[in-house]
Amino acid sequence: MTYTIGEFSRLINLSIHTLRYYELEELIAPRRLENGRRCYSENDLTWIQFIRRLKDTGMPIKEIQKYAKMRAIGDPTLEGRMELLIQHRQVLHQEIKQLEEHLENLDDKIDYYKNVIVKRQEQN
Amino acid sequence: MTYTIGEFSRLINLSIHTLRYYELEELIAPRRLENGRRCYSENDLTWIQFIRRLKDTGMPIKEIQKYAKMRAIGDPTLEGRMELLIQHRQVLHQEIKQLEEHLENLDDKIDYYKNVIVKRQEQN
DNA sequence: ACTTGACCTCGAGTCAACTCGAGATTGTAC
DNA sequence: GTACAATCTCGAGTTGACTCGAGGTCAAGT
Repeated sequence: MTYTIGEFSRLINLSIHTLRYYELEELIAPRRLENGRRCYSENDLTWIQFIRRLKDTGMPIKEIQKYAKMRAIGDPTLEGRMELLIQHRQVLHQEIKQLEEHLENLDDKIDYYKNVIVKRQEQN
Repeated sequence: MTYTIGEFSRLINLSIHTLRYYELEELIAPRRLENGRRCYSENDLTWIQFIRRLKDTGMPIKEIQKYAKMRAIGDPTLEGRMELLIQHRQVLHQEIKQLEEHLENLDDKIDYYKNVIVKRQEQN
């Protein structure tokens, strides 16, 4: 199964413009038909879904690009790619911890507001 | 205790430029001395620390600005501010959940790499 | 009196990540 | 055979959040 850019765009919910931009940034390299049009494969599909994951976890495009370049080379870069993921995992883990802390803090603040509001209502 | 912009900048580890930018964006409004210089108070200190928390949890400046404006009005906006925080709490909570899912997925991928690498070494 | 350092304003520059639009081409549908 | 929809490239514009620099003020130290 292959897809035109329009189909692919709808499928993964990224704009056509964004897809072309990702290609320019060397994140993805779809095959081309004889007439020059992009032709995305199932492989491209799983790959872009992974790119999304990386993006959603805050990895900048330049970093994803590094990964993509290694991936394009293939087997000999397995270790390198794993390394990169392990590092990213570390960062992500820290980030989650930080966010959990912030969430708690936010909860405290909300509780404080609740108290003030309740007390104010008791006054009337 | 009050601080000049330089002192304050060092204290909270934000550049002087950034502090002035935050002021321009109406996040913070330090007192001014007769000569026009900024004069930050303890109150400003706790406030900017809270701003940081909001920023670190991904709240955009425009949103923080709303909060700041309500805060400046004072008491009658308590409910509004609480609302805003509750909403943000919700978003943050979802985000953390998403990130945890991504983390798991990343772990799987790393495991997969490990396996491939081990198998490859067994071959030799 | 004069240099120095911290401060001021205001306008412009930067960076990442898109986002848009003009102008050309191409494949299908009437 | 022509309209139209989808595609192409390339260059420019946008947004958010800073970041920088020029040119000026002002108080303290020598």
